[in-house]
Amino acid sequence: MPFQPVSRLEDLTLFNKLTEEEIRQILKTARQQHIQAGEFYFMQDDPAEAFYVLTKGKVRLTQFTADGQQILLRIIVPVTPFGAVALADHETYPVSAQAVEACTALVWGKTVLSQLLGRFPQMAVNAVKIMAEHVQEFQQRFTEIATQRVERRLARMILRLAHQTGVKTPRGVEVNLPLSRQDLAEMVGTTLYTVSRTLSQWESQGLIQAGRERILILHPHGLVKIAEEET
Amino acid sequence: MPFQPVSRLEDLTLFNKLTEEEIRQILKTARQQHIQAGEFYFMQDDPAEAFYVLTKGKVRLTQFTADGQQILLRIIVPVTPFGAVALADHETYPVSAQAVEACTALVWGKTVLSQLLGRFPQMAVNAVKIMAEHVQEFQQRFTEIATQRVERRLARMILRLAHQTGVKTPRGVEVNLPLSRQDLAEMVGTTLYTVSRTLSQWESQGLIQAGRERILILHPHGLVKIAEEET
DNA sequence: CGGAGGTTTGAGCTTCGTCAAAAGGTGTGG
DNA sequence: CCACACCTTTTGACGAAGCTCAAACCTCCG
Repeated sequence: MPFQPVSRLEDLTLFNKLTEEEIRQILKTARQQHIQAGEFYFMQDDPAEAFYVLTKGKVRLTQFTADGQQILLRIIVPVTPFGAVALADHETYPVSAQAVEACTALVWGKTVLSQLLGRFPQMAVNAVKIMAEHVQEFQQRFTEIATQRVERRLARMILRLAHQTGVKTPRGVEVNLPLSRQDLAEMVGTTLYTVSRTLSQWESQGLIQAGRERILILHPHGLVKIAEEET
Repeated sequence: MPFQPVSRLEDLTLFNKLTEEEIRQILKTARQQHIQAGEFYFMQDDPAEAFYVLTKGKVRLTQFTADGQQILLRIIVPVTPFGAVALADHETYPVSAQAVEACTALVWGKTVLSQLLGRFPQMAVNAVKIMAEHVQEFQQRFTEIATQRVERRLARMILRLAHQTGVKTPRGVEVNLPLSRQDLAEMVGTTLYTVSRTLSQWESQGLIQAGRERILILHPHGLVKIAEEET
């Protein structure tokens, strides 16, 4: 699955086929940037000046439409790169990156990046791979949203989030993110009302237990069935 | 706008900042591949073995869902690269590429590609840029489909197609593609019935003239208004 | 305790998908 | 050149999914 966060910096796709020593050199050129909950690493349509790797906290990537609607494209958790678009020249960020809690990220500015790419061409190849995964993910999500019902899309999203940030508890897997119904709605392209109704229904079926900004998956297999069942 | 086809090979993003001489060398390493209408350059989930640049004909990029539904992601016209995912290692094609008419494409196989990337690191940087544009396009289309009505999505798509392949005629701009209602439906994520109804409505308003696998835009401004109007 | 923000639920309605049937075009073989 | 088959398109009727709006409820926190 694309965008699986990794636990060690060295495992990032970006560092594929580089030696420990090379990676150390690259990491040395980064600076650290801390921001508070609610602040932005960058805003949509800003010129893409830097590439980030989140090492602590949680970041929301959102996109606004011309008519003011918003959708939540992704939640970034450590250790995951974001703002990879800065690896290409003269682009602007297609999304905004907002911290949902206090965050720390490694940052490489544009000029440093182009030096690094010159010195370690393998990094550019790795970047292509990262971007290729992004393309695949969004093509697939596009196809999903174009062809599938809300219930299934929601089930898939919750499973995806559980996979990404799920924490095992005695009673089931808890999605470890402060996600409101509104957030979930923006992720699957629906309204908070439909999300609420769907979760209530699942709760009455014993599949999950939903609370305020909290979801506990009691019966993952049931969700998988909804996510994949024919019809 | 991303994915604008270019008229000369040298203008491809892939060849940015390379000299004429370098480009000539790169082109020399390509082979040509002709295929007939209906045949495939590659199928979804095949290992990504080659990168293509279409020089003649038209190619459909489609994606199938697990439950057999299909969506049409893009129509490729000359001169446009496709299968860029092969520039990254060990990927599979996320889409199928089928010729809608007799086609010619330049082809670079995987091994040749990795040699080229080693010799011309700038190519990898350019590839990142291409992929970044793809990501942006699909993020945006994802947002569109998640937040907007069919009518607006259809208007946008037709304008996009007109921009890409439109031909001026005395009476208006003709979309120069053999696109059935079904094809259009698959591109915007709806059904052929809804497309037909919408086009009929536009025709009665004098915005377009629709025929069998043919659309003539009489009043582009009207479509733009539908594509962008608030509400 | 009170307020703010998150959540649930209901009622009504719009949009769009589904199914069916008929009409219009296009190409082929006699 | 006509007849026929086949495909695309149109249109209607119906129903379901999901959106909108409103109101009440819950939960957290100062």
